[in-house]
Amino acid sequence: MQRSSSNQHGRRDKEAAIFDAACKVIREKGFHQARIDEIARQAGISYGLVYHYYRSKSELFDAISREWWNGVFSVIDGFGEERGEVRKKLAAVVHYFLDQFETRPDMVHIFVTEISRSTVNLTQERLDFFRKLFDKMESVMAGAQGSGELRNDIRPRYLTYIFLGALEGFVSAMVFENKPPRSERQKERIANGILEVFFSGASSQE
Amino acid sequence: MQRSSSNQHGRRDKEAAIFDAACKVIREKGFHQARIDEIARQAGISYGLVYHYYRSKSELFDAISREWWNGVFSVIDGFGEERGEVRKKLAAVVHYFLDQFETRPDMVHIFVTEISRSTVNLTQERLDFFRKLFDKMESVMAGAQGSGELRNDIRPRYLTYIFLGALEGFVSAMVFENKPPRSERQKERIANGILEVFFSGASSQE
Amino acid sequence: MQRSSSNQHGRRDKEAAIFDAACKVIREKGFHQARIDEIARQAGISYGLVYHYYRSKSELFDAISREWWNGVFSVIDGFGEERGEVRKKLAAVVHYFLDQFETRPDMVHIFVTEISRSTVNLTQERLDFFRKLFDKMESVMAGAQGSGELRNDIRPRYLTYIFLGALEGFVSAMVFENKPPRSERQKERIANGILEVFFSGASSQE
Amino acid sequence: MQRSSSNQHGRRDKEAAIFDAACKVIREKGFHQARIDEIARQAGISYGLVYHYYRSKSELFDAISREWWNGVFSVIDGFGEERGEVRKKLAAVVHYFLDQFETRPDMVHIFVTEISRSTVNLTQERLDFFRKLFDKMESVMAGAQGSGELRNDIRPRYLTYIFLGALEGFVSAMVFENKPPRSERQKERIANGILEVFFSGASSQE
DNA sequence: TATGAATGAGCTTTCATTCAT
DNA sequence: AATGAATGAAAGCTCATTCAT
Repeated sequence: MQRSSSNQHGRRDKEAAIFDAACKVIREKGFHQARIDEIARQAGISYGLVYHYYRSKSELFDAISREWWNGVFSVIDGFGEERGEVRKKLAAVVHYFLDQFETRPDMVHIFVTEISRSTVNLTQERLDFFRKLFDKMESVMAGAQGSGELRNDIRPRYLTYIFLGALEGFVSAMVFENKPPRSERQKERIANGILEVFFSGASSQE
Repeated sequence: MQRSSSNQHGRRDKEAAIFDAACKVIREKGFHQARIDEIARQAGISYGLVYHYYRSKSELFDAISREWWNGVFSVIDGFGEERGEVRKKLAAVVHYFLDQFETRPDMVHIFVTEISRSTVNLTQERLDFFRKLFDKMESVMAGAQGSGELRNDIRPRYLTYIFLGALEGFVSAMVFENKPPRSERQKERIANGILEVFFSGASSQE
Repeated sequence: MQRSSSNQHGRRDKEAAIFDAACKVIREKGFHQARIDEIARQAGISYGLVYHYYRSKSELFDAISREWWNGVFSVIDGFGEERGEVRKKLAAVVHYFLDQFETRPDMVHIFVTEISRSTVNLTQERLDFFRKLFDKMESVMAGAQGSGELRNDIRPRYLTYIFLGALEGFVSAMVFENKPPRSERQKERIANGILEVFFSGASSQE
Repeated sequence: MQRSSSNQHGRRDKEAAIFDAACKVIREKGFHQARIDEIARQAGISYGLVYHYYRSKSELFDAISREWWNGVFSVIDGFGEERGEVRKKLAAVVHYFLDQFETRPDMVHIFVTEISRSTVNLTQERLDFFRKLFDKMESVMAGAQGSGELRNDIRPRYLTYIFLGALEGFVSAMVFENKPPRSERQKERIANGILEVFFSGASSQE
């Protein structure tokens, strides 16, 4: 009896277990130090089974990377063609990152340490994700310049670098100092800091 | 008089050759994919000699890392205890990074891809460098708040994250897109972009 | 019934093959000159598989060493607490060594050249084996002194050194001169020589 | 002036320094773990100079080995053709070994751990030394059998193995337990133990 | 699907020896 | 005689990947 269970726990169950285990191990050890056998052990499955679900270690990493970027893009794509309200849009991006600390802390960590930088893992696909992000954000910035929300004397590409860099700097610091945001209030304070400086500047305003 | 140093073949010659070769290879391949024998070949010396000058591959990386940070700290420490002029100080930091693109492009690349992030290479010494940078910058920010140059409603630590993040975002983008600043004018424009947004904000100011 | 063990290819098959191959190669080349790849080739398996069964070359040696000592101790421990008959006991020890020449010539060789001496391979575990042997034999000697079988004017520890030394001297000579005992009669003659001298002395007795 | 000093400190001084340093280092680390550069440092001379005095590490070991054996043989050869007094002769051999603990403890150690056994260092020359020792001792034993001092029912070769084995067993134990003989009385007791058992046996004599 | 034994290329590091000075 | 920089072969170990079952 209980044949059903073998149906319920289909391909996806194991695959997800491997995925999660990989996130955990890669977060702890880094991609290069992450061992397939540790991922398998962590996932509670056998060594070789990893290769039934993922062609290689590299592809497993790609899957994680793709998952992360999908999340990011779903936020940005949600803006659609709508004009205006750039602060609201950027706030959404900031909050997306901050929220990930709670829902998927491993992935934030991996993003900072393994995806965001590091020649090591640099394939064309991975570079393309960045380019896409930058392009999308540049559109947002350019649109906001067109609508008069943002100043025109700085290239939209530059604004993109500055905004994303500031955000990433913040996130990285939280990762490296192991201080994820611990409350909604703190997230609000952080988001406000980033957005205030980006929009109004850090100079004291008399 | 003064025999040319290239004739004297002092200890430093070979050591420097190894150092430079390591920068080149690590930049191209990343630390993990960088092979000692490629570094040796690049330096024009034998395999074993690398180990005559550096105890291990890891220590060779440490030497590069240390060299980089010394440059950064010499800029910041140059500020001394002097009060005021925070914009001038931050401009100096920005220009230091931009100037490195010309003088030591390999090291900028390595900083972005291998030093700045990546758990892989994370030792205590390397973490300490970051902490030191952040602490020093936080002092600068706090000082500027005290003197009324910067707004008080955002923590100096946050300002640090945002400023350094924005700068690093810029530098990283230039590295990944392989677009180093090509002229003084361009550097000026970039520096101005970062500083303008940081101090005055990106909002259009009517 | 009972499928032949050679068909089942259990874990033990390969492990034993490696063990035997290691004995052969270490005997021929010595521990330091023994190469893992030669052991693997000799065992008919791949290089990496050695490390599947043994954590390191050193641990492989430990396994051999342990196997040897277990044999020795099983003989001595077989004496139990029984009193008397010291000559029978020492004869058992002598015969154990002589018998090993037939059943496991490689191990005798290794014992003489690699285990018995040589600081090189000296770990705590290995020293402990010696200490244990000496302590056990000292008990036997002391017991025989108590029961009046052995003279009391020489310390039991000294008797131990002399007896084991004489035995080992014999075994070593046979190893180095490559003259293992070739018949039961010869073994008897050798054992008798050792025991006779140890118990009655080499002086001519008129 | 003082040219003379360069003559006084001739070839022999440095060579002896290297020799002694090698003894010390090989004793501590074993032949394989002994590093040329450590020997040089210990001798207070430069790395490459070792190779002016000794063709190779192996030859340096040979020199030590030769030195040791010369001492041993000078004792045995001192017996000349004289007949009789076998106990006095064997006593001389025993005392030679015991005395070396004081005069050249390093060499005793090396003899036990590196010369006496260990396939590692086994060259034809080294094997020949052993053969020579055994042959000489066999002559002594045979002579003593001829003169009626020793029993005839045990082959002289066997007596040799037993006697030298017992002696070496003793010496080895002192080396491994790091308990060299500390007084003349103790040496006497040890020598007496070996000789008494060898000549009269360990049986209690009623 | 699932297992884990089996493979072997590839890497860092060591160190005896050589050699220019 | 003396130095120590320079050489490079060699070896142990790792680990992603494959494969027989």
